[in-house]
Amino acid sequence: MSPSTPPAGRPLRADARQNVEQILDVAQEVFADLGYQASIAEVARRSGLGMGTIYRHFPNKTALVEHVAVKVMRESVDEVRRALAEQPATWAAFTRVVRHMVRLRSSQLFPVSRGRAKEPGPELAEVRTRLLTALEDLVARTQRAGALRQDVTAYDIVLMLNSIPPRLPDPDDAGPTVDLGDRCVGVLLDGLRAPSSETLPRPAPSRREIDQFFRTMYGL
Amino acid sequence: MSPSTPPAGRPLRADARQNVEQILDVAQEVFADLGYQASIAEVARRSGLGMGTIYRHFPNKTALVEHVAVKVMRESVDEVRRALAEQPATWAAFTRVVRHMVRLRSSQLFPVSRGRAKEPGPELAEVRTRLLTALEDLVARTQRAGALRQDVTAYDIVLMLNSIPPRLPDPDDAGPTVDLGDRCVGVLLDGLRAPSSETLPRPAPSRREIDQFFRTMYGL
Amino acid sequence: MSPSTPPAGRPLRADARQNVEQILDVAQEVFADLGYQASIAEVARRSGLGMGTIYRHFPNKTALVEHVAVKVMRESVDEVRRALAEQPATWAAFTRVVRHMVRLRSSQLFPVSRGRAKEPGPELAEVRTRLLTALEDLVARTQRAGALRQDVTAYDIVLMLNSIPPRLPDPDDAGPTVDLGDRCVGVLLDGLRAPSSETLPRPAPSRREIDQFFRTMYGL
Amino acid sequence: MSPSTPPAGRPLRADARQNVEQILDVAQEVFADLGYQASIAEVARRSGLGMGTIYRHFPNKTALVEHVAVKVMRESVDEVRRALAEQPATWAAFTRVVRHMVRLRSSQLFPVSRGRAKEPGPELAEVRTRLLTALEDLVARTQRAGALRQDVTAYDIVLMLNSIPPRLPDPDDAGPTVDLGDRCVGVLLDGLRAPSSETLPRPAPSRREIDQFFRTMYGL
DNA sequence: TATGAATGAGGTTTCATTCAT
DNA sequence: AATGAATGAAACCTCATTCAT
Repeated sequence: MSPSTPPAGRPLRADARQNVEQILDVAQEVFADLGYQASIAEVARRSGLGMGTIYRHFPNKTALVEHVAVKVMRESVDEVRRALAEQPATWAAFTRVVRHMVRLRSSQLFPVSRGRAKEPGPELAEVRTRLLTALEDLVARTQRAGALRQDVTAYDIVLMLNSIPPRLPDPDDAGPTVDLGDRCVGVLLDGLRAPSSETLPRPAPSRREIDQFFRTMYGL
Repeated sequence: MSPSTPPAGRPLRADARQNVEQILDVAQEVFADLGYQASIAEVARRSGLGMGTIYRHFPNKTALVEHVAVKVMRESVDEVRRALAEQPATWAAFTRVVRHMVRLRSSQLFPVSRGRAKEPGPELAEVRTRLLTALEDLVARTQRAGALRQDVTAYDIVLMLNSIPPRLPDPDDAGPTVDLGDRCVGVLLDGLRAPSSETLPRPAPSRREIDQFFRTMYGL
Repeated sequence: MSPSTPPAGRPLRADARQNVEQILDVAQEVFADLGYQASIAEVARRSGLGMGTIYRHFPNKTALVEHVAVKVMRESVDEVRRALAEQPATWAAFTRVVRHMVRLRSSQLFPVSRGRAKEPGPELAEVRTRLLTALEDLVARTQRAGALRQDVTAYDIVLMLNSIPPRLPDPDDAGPTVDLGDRCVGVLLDGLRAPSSETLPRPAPSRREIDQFFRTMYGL
Repeated sequence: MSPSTPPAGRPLRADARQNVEQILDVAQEVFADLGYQASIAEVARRSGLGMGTIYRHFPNKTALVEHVAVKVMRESVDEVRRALAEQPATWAAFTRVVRHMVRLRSSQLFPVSRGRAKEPGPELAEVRTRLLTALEDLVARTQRAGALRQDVTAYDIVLMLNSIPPRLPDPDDAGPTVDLGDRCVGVLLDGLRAPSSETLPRPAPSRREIDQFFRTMYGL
């Protein structure tokens, strides 16, 4: 009953696996363009597949959305991990990771929904945990190096990064897209850099609140 | 067909005007609770009015949404205007206005939609202009006072404020809500305070890009 | 959440109430003709109403089916009650009631479905109880009069009557229908008349088994 | 287009014939469990075969259903034939056959559908004829022996037997099933035994009406 | 030949909008 | 002028049937 199990049972036939990949890619694009309320039919149309094919691989729309989200988050996790492995614990390194994450999310914007959602499936909960853990590492060592203000946590960072406006489609519909988030990131980074002067109110968000945030803002 | 003409023609009767007010209030609350996809029927139910009454005053759902947006923005404009009139041009004054605006928007969060929207109606365009103008004043004089970094514009500020996570409904559904945005604001403010160290990329957003942002993020 | 509440809340407008009646009548006819798997669209078509109207009054198809079933059963209950009030406790009276009930059900045949159904709604459970109770009275007094074999219960009767083949639509589609059940009833009645010679196996069905029967045979 | 030709053309290879047998067995079980609306995919799953294999042997679902029906009826015919060959023309013999047929049908219950069906295929028509003929023999000789009431025909018997409630799946889903039909059969047999007292109305059903009955009740 | 992935028509359900009361 | 019932297009989802592997 878990809404997130397309690669269940035996391995898929080669062409079927390809279809799953394509469905996820197209769905990501469609949701980015039209939002979560885009119809499955639209995903089918753009991918050149029948709707039935999508439903064969994802039991319902929610599952598809979740899988797209998982996919996007996985890329972020990889990014942070890589940075942790390769970079020294400097401000520059922190900056680079943050910018990269934002760029990732920006161009792969996923659905914005609102409206009561169920508990997220286990896979989603898991990548989210992995992302938070990786960020905790990053935050901890950058703080240890004295470059990042002491009163923020990885949970704050996740929240802020997910609030950066995504890259917008060009009004003329085709052509390159407009990234209004870059400047926000700059300001945010300056705000995050030690030393700080504003005192941050209330305790840093809890995991429960992070989950609540995603559930409310993205329906995930 | 213009989607923004409820108080058109002659002035409304007293009770009719009251209805309009109430519809807007309830709609704001409903959209905040359930998001843009909340049904008109829900607005009717909560306001104790018939759906027909809502449609008498607003030609369609989009118009209703727009008017809620206008209402919320008007309150922001008033706030900024008041600050400009009463406060000296200090960092503290700037801070106070920003926090107030965020709190306004936070508790009156309006719909998040995505998906191609039409050109916004003239009223919406107009408050938006008024808000931007008021903020330009605020920004200019705070910068003149040397308290705000020089490389941001009112357009940047609007964008950043609209990217602060809104107050979330409590997971236990009733009771007080959770405000995760307060801490973000703190960081942002530190980032906005002069002197700055990050260099902001690309030119500040244009009015056209701001419109594009609202159209994409809120369908407005 | 109970799937059987169309007359909920305040009383309906006159025309709406009429529509509800008509929907039930038409649905009964449609299900009799085409079976439970008939589409709601078909009910809408035959009643000249939009599908939305049906869904306004019945939250889902199951609820509609249940209400048709309740309606049919109610008529049976009334019939038995009337007989109990007016008739003496003779074999002839018993016979008359049985024949009448069969004729009722025959011409108002309701859906035949199979397939796991949920617990029936409270209204359905209630008429069923009322029907069984009424039949218990009838059976008891006919047995006391020595006319009905002693080893059957009202539950046996319900089962048998509901197994009588319903009146069939004429193959030529229009014209009068064919009632193959009449003769079955004759034989059954002879079998029910005291004295008996076959010994009936196993205990009479329990209420639980009766419910199971309806759930399995009619999805109710 | 004839919907009943799986063993058409040359004789099947040994393994193919095995597949056909297995499909029929599984389908019978599935239809008994889930009703006619069970999906072909379910039959495929339970039989461990691909859906394509089923469609190779049966042109469509209707054909599969028909073949299951033919299979069940064939067993009934055999049963009656055996009884005719081995048993004397007594009431006890008649009783035994009837009970056996009911038990057969009960445990091998086939689909209950409703809804316009096409003319049954030739094979189905043929077993039905054979069953009716066999029953005619049985009825005739039991009547000649004076044990069975004179005013019923084999067609009546078929109808009555098919109106006995089938064995129901246990509500607790697994475990033994509940047979509510046994007691009905007892009553019916008493009703069929000579001498009778009820006068049966209308002429006994015609072959055409029997066919109509099956078409309507089982879609066959 | 057997498999199970793909298809798409059709069914259920929702909801913005219209309109009779 | 207000009400809320009716409408019907469009969304989600299922499954009989086809077809590439």
